[in-house]
Amino acid sequence: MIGWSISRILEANGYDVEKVNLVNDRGIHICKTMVAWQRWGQGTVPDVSGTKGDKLVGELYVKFETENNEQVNRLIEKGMTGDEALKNTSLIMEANEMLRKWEAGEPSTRQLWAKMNAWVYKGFELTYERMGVSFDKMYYESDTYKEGKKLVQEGLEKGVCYRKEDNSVWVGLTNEGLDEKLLLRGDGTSVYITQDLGTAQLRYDEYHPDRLLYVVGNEQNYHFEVLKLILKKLGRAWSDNIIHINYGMVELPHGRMKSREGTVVDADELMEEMHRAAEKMTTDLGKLEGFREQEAMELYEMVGIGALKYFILKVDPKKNMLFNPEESIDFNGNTGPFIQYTYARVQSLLRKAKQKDFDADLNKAPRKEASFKLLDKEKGILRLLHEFPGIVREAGEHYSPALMANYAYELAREYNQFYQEVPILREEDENRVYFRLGLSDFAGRIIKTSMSLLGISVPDKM
RNA sequence: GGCCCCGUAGUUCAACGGAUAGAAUGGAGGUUUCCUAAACCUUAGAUACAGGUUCGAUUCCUGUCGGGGCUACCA
Repeated sequence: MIGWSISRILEANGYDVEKVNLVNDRGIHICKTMVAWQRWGQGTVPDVSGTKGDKLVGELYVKFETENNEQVNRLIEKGMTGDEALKNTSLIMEANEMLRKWEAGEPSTRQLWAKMNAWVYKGFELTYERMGVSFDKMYYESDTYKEGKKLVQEGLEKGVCYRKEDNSVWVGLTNEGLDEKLLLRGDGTSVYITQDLGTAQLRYDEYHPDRLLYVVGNEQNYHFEVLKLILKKLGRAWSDNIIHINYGMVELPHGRMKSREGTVVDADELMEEMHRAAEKMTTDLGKLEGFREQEAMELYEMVGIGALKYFILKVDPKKNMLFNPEESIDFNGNTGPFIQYTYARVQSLLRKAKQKDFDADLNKAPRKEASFKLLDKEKGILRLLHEFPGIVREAGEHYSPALMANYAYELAREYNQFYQEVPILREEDENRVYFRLGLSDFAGRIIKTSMSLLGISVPDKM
């Protein structure tokens, strides 16, 4: 959602943005789920068990980690040190074996891998679609890791990398104040950074972009620092154009989210909950008059997802954020629905104006010579409208949806105050009525545009 | 141990080195025969601590305390 919004904002600033999704579809973590499926999941497939494919595989991952932890503990009891135990459980060895087979292209391993990945992608697709997020291109690291290995080879030839006795390959970064970093395991298989090096090279080759943006959590700050350094050492000047847009950890009231432990808030469940909360709110407030069932469903979705996105985007993403699924997402105050509501109010006002025979096309409204003093509230709105282009620019410079979100909120709040205090259609002076209608229309458009830069839709009625 | 990020009302967040530190939520009180009360108005409530730089510090520097992350032949 953050990446999507940033892409919208950059487009609004005139950039060509290619949205790519880097899918890490290979590696030890994938092998762990495959081992888990073979051991405990035989026969379960997404369609039959009724769970989405990505969720099913996620559960297998958790299963692997819990079982593996038990094995680790047993080994420690038998007198092994923690480090040894981590490497010597039968599960880990099995996963490692699986990874070797995968890299060797062993057919049955590849087959299982392809099958399980297809489940995951199907699940992801549904989730992205509901979030309103799409990509121009997908990079699969199962394709790009080979490019990474080539880069490592190049590094060895250039003397940037070195091989240790156990055949593993490393790059030394101590001169830059960092440690040495493993690039290839002793058995020749690649690790996360290896495939990321390859992906970066492929991205560059394909687009030759001015900037390569990565929207990735801040726990990977070190990873990207290393990535840039290695590319630089390999003589890739464009390494300087890699920008890691990091965002903070999401913490739950009882601790951090961890996919290994299954303590994550599932995006699908969350969206569903938001939808239901929006439905309840709408019903409780008795706002359903004149809605067909289909329209009502669309409204719940728009408001629910809007609340969720706004909640995430309104804060500076660099900070860690606390997320309490029960309480965090409100529909009142500084929220998405508040802004959506303001927009709906404006639209309602414009509909009423039309009914009262004010010209719907405000550009064609009768223009008389008129001069009148503006009220403070009117000036306030004008001032904010005037700031809009600058905010878009600033949000682009800082890659900050939060600036956009806060602006939209401020404008909505200012408008609501105006709406509450100042008569519009009840005003007697027709010139003033037209001015206020025009001001409302303009404010509505800017609110809609601002929200669209966050990837949030606004309803005509709510 | 080393490196990085963070610490602002009870809570969740704002504030390119600049005016009286803004909101929201929660608390207290109020507004609807009238354009949508998912709104509006009033009210109490905060810069972790100690130094330094500056005409001026929530912001920059140093230290202390507190929270988080990274430092894996995990991703």
